[in-house]
Parts: sequence; C-alpha cells; structure tokens
Amino acid sequence: MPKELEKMYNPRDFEDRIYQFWMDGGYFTPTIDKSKPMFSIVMPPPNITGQLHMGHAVDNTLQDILTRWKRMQGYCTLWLPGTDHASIATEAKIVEAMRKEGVTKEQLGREKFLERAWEWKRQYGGRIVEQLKKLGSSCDWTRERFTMDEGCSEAVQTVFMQLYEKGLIYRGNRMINWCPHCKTSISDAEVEHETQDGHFWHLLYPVKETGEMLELATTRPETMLGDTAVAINGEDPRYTHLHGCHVILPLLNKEIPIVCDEHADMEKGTGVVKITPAHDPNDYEVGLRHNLPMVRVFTYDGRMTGAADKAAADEILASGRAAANEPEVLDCGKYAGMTTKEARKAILEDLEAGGFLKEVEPLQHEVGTCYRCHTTVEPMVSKQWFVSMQQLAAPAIQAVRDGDIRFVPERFDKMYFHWMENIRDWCISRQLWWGHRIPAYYCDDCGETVVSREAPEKCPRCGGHMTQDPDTLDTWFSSALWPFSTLGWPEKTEDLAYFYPTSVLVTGYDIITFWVSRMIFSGLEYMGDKPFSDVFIHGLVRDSQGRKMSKSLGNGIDPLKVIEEYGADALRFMLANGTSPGNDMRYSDEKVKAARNFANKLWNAARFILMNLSGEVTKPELPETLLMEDKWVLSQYNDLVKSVNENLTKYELGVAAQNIYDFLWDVFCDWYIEISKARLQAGGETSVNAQKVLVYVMANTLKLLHPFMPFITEEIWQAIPNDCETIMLSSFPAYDETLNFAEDEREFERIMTAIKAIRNVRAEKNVPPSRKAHLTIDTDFTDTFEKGATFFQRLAFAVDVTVGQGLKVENAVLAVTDSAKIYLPMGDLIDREAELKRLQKELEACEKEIRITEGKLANQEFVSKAPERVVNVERDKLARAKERLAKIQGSIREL
RNA sequence: GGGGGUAUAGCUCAGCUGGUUAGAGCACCUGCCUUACAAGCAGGGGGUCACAGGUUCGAGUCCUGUUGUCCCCACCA
Repeated sequence: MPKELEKMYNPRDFEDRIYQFWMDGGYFTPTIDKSKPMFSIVMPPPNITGQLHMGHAVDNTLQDILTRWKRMQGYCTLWLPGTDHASIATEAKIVEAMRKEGVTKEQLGREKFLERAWEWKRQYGGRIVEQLKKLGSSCDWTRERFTMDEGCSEAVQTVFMQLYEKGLIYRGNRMINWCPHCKTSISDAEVEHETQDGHFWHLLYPVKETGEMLELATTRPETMLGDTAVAINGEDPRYTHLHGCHVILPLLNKEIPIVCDEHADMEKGTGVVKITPAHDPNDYEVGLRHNLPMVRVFTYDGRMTGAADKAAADEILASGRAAANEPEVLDCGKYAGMTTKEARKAILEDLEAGGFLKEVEPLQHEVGTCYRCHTTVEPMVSKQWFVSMQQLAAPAIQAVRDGDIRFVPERFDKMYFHWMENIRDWCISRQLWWGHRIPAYYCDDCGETVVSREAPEKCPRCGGHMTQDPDTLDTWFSSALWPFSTLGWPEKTEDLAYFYPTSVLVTGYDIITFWVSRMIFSGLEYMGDKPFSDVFIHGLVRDSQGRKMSKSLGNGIDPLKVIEEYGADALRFMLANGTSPGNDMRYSDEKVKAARNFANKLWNAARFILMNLSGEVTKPELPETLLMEDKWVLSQYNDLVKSVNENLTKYELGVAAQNIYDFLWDVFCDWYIEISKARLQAGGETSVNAQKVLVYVMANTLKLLHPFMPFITEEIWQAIPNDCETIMLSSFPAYDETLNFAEDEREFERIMTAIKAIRNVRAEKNVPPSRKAHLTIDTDFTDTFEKGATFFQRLAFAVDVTVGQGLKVENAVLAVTDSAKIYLPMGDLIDREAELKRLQKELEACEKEIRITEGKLANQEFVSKAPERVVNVERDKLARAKERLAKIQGSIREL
C-alpha cells in the first residue's frame, strides 16, 4: 500500500487493487464466534441471465453499507451471495439462441438441452458476480450459492416431498394462467395487468323454448365455441320466464342451458353472461357450481383446437385415468388451427352473417400479461401442481402482525397483508426444462402417482412402468427457500444454527409478493422460525425524467460505465445520499458528479493532512491539550457519530450519508482545516497537536464514511497514521461523552459568526481578498476573541487584530454580531450614507426578530405549555438579538 | 372497483417522533487561481411547503376533504 496519495483523485487507480487486497485478506469471510453478536444478510440472488443494472446497484449498495457497518461494530457478520437459475428467463434465452441456429428444444431433446443450459450457466453465470465485485460488495464469496446447486436442489426436493406428504402439495385440473409465448403455466403473481383497447361485442343467442334473442356482451368472442351455459341472475325480473330454458349456441347449433348464478350482475349490461368454464376464471367457478361441462377450444400454443387435439383428449377421458375436472376438447372444425386472433375475426364474420352480432362497442379493459414477455395470458383449465396456501399463509400473516417480522418502511405491510389474506393456491409446475424437475412419477398403465427422491423401478400398485413428470418447478419455489437452503438446510449445519434467522432482507418493493412473502411462509413452515427480522424496502431507480429504466425504452444506465467514469464510491454515495426508504429515486449524472466531487474533496483534505505531518503522529490519538477550535470540531464530530449510528439503526441511510457529507465539507474542511493552517505553519507543539486532531478526526470520519465509500476510505486509511491493517476491520466510532464540549462550541461559534459578518460586509462592498484590513474588535468576550485573533487573518482577510472592550475606530466599516462590533478601517470605501442604510436594514431585521420572539414569550400559553427547552431557546434568542440591537444602535449613533 | 405513495427553490430531492428566520446539490448572479482541492473558495438572489378546512401555545410535519401525479392489487362479462 502506498504511503503517498496521488495528486488527483482517480478511483480507477485503486478500486480494483483495494478489492483484491480485501479478498487476499479474507476479510469478507466471518469466523463463527458465539460470544459475538451476529449479523447476517442473504443477498437477493440476481438472475444468471442478468447484467448488473441500477436496481442491483442500489440493492447491493444498501446491503453492503449495513454489512460493513455491523462488521465494524464488531458483529460476526455474514453477507451471503448467490445467483438464481431464473428458469423462464434463462430457458427463453437459450431457446432464442437455438432458434437462430435453426434448432428447436424438441429437436435437441431434454438431456442435450440441459447440457447446453449448464454450459451457458458456466459461461455467463459468473458475469454478474464479477460485476458485483466492482461495486465493492463485501460478500463472503466462499459461501456463494446457486439455486440449482446440489444443496439448494436437495432443499427443494425435501420441501416438495414434505409438503406432499402433509397434503399441502397436490396435482389437479385448475384454472391457471397460460403464457402462449413461453408455453408454460405461470402463477397469479406472475401476471401483470395492462390496460388495452378492445371491444365489447354484443351477441344474440336464440332461446330454444321461446324463440327470443338473448343479448349478451363479451370481450372475447372466440371463446364462444367453448360456451357451455349462459348465466342470468336468479333475482333478475327481466328473465324469470327463462329459468330452466336453453339457448342454441350460434355457429355450433348446440343446446346449452340457461343457469341462474350470482355471478350474473343485473346492473351490468343486459345482465346476461356467456359461460366458458375452460377459459375464464369466473366462468370456471360458475361451471363448478352448476356442474357444467368444460370445453377447451384453445391449444397450448395459442391456436384453436382441432380433430387431433380432440382425439388425444378423448383417449385420456376414455382411459379412466383422467383426473377430476378434466376438460373436454372441441374440434373447432373450420376454425381449427387458426390463431386466436384469426379465429376471432372469422367467428365474428360468421356471427354477423348469421345475424348474431348486434353491435360493437369500443372498450378499454385490463388484460393479464406474462411478466416476462408481456404476451396476453390465456386462462386455461390445466392439470398442474399446486401448493395449498391457506394453512401456510396464516402464520406468515401472524408473524408480521405480531411485529416479529418488521417492514421498513412500515407501510409495506399493507401490501403484504393484502396479498397474503387474499392468496390463492400457488401453481408451481412449469412446462419448462431448465429448473428443478418435479420428483413425481406416474404409472403408464394405471396412472398411480409416486413422489420420491429416487425413480421407482415399477408401479407399486400394478407393477407398470413409471415415467417422471416432465415439468419443473417455479423459479420462486427455490428462491423461497433461499435464506436457509443457502445455509445448508436440510443438513443441520453450524452456519444454519448460527446465522439463521438472518438479520435483515434488503429488497425492492416490486418483489414483496413474489419473493418476500414466500420466504416468510417457507421459513416459518420448514425452519419453524422466521427467515429474517427486518425487511428493508427500497424504491426503484428511475431515469432522469422519472421513467422506469427498461430495455425496451433503452433508457437504462449501465452502472459499470458509471463506475468506470466516476468510480464505485461516487455511484454508491449517489445511490445512498438523499434517499429515503421505500421511495423511488432518479438517476442523474449531476448527482454522481456531486458525489465524485465529494470524494475529491475528501481526497484533497487527506493530502493536505499528509503534507503537513511532521512525523510525530503515528496513530489516531488526541493530544493532551485541546484548544477551543479542537474542542469545537471534536464536539461536532461526536454529534455526527451519534447521528450516523442512530440513522443507520433506523435504516435512514440517506440521512446518515448527508450528515457525513455536511460534516466533512462544511465543518472539517471549510473551517477546521482552514483554521489549523496557522498552527501548522507555526510548527512546534501546537502544530503537532493540530496534526493529532486532524488525523484523529480524519481517521474516525473515514470510518463513519467507509460503509458508504469503501474504496477511497481504505486508500486514505492506508496512507494516514492508522491503528488497523484495514479500515474494514477497525472499530466503528461510538458516541463519546468526553468529547462533548458545549461551552467551547459556543465560544468558537462567536468567532465564526464574527468572521461571517466580516466576509459579508466585504462581499457586499466588493472588496477583493487581496485588500487586507486592520481589524478592531470591540467585545465583552475579550478572552475568546484574543484566542481566535489569528483566525481572522486567513478567514477574514485581516492584517492584524486588536481586541478590547469599548474600543472604537473612526471612519471604519462596521460588522456587528451579538457578541462583537468589528471595525474595518478602509478609508476610501466608507460612504456614510450607504453605511447608514446598511445598518438601518440590519436594525430592522433585528427588531423584527425581537418583535416575533417577544410576542411568543408574551404568550402565557406558550410559556406554560411548551417544554422548557423550547422556551429557553426563545429566551436565549431574544437576549442575543437585544445585544445585537444595542450594538447596531450604537454604531448608527457613532456614524 | 379496492389500497398505497407523492405534491417543499428553475431542476433533483432531504426535512426522523410537531418547536429558531424551511435546507442541500445542481442551475443562476457577484467577487476570488487565499501555497489540499476551479471536481475549488467567499458571498448572494430565489419557496403563501398543491388547495380548503380542522386539532394545537405552536403545523411543511398530525386529522378531514379536494385536485394533480405515480404505483400496487382486483375474475367484471
């Protein structure tokens, strides 16, 4: 490590080197120590298909801040990283790549396809991991996991079998969401609703018994071939004469019943609804209630069913192996093979020709789409595996209600409760190959189901051959186990015993339903304990115009490019500073630049200190004698420590970052460093003492900043006198009562106020800094001002300073504070009229303040009801204002 | 249809449990290359804290309503 800092702050010079230094030191890997408090985080695993985007950058920055902070506080700290196999996304990528080569999945076969997928994982799966390192993430890479590695797969199998044995996993025909593009079922959580322009087609179905035409409306006329009933509300007076009647389904000339069902809303439209049990979730329920046949008319790749589809289904139905609710399949005849879109057109034309189409009405409606490919999902009755949710949800709701698990910010528990309380059974089977294969086997002969880790040799019932279910599990099924599968479950490992439950989960609000809720019920069910105590939710990073960053818009900002240009520290600081939990933020180059400038400021402050060290300071340590300004800066620093710790505890990372920024820039650099210059130049003991304070405050503030900006703080730490091989393992500052110097702070602030007043007057008169003045300070605080006299030379452009009580200088510009009157004799600049005007203005401002304050204090209710502290502040303010008023009045008289 | 966020300076946002004259960065204006930093220093202008009520000694902050905006959830044919 270099002992000297380069002239320019250039993060590219050292960020990679420092990361390597940490890796070589093994600092990210905790040693389990039961005597220490524990802190653990499992990283939300990024998809192996992913490239680092801003979402990962915030998520991991926040986790790293918490991790580094706790580690420095002496916790045994684990941040466990890993990646997710992302079945749909990955499979889609590979299928797409194969399409370009002209190969389909089916042609390649399952085994070869999986080989290819694993090869793909080997090649690209590590990419995002490397990118996370660029960000400075202090994860324990020795514990890195993958959702499809051996251990995680073992956990998945175990859970599946346990739930099956408990009867909480079942297989059956249910209404599910089908994505015709991804060609798989998806869960309710994976459906996104989009508003689309559509139409309302008013159809006429003739009633068999009365010959009248019954009007009903639909947004999906192509489903009419699958209609098996028409529903009216039993209470509807318009249709009482139709109870028990039938309609003739147009085009098919098929007789279907009119049923009475609450689903038909009298208030809406004509109060008549067509019922397609196989292709609409509502109609499915109606179908069950009225025992209606289910007729499927769509294939799984989004076309109308034909003769072959019907034959295949009939065979299953005839075999006696069909499960309950097995739908029939219609041969759609002339429509067979058409896409649903083509079929809609053809069917509407035929309906119109037959006089069955009454009118067409434009309509905006919500359409469910696949969250991966945004294809409109097709509700279908299909045989799938489900997790029965009712029983699992109850304790998961309770844990949050009891405060055992806490959302930060709290408001997100509403979202969680709403989801959990209205949860439906979770469809977990996917018609994909890349993922955990379902450990279920079916007998080819008798249809017997066996769930087992090992493939059974033959059917336990009839001895027939058994075939494994071709489907895989929902990606989120394995993600749900992440907090404990990564720690070794189902084995009873030391890691699991020590690090579970984890301390906090850091994630965006967009996956609370997908992931957070499922980890909670999974943890409670399999571990018997919550997976984490706190859920720290952050917002999304939007572009500078507030739009969501997306591939299709092309407005995504590549964090790696930002790191390359400004450094990881700048990016991290930008992401943490000035943000509040759960709220979205906008990315802007200006903000990164501001953060980079801050880093540069710090860099230069460090360089300044280094170039002024005379060799006596070997570690951060305070001198025995502290001057007023030393106590002032230490007091301010101590307040900072308190605030940073408090805010980190509350997950107010943005406030903590802002506080450090303000202290370093405004307090340390702008005042303390400036003031120390005289002492440093003077040399001797006072210089060494100043060096000690500079090093002490710098070293400790670096520690406070380290979780936010790990690289620059380490680089500087290595260069200045320090007491630990890495800042990462140094101890995080804690509030120190002995550094509380309230009286000295007040004293020094008198000087600051005076300096500001002088600068003000000079700026107003446009006096260049090169023009120095002899200052005369009339004050009752002669001690204070004598101690601080030298400060005025550098900070207030004084040649020399005379301090005394009742001093007076003719022909001078005046700067007035509540504790001093300062004369700046600069003959030619004195314009009596202008001076008078300026002082008059100050007088008025001062009088106004006195009026307001006196008004407050005259209010009996205020004095009696407000806390004493608040009243005292007002009294103090009034006293100071009066002092200042007197001085201004005196000055005006002198003129 | 249900629920939630948010509204503060020209722009982007802080302002935690109510308590000085509402802050920061950027932008703008003025003056400075003051030997750490022009990625800097000093100073300045700019806000009826969306609107209307209410609670309180005191409201940007709490309550109610209105409006704008963003999001989540939902089976409306």
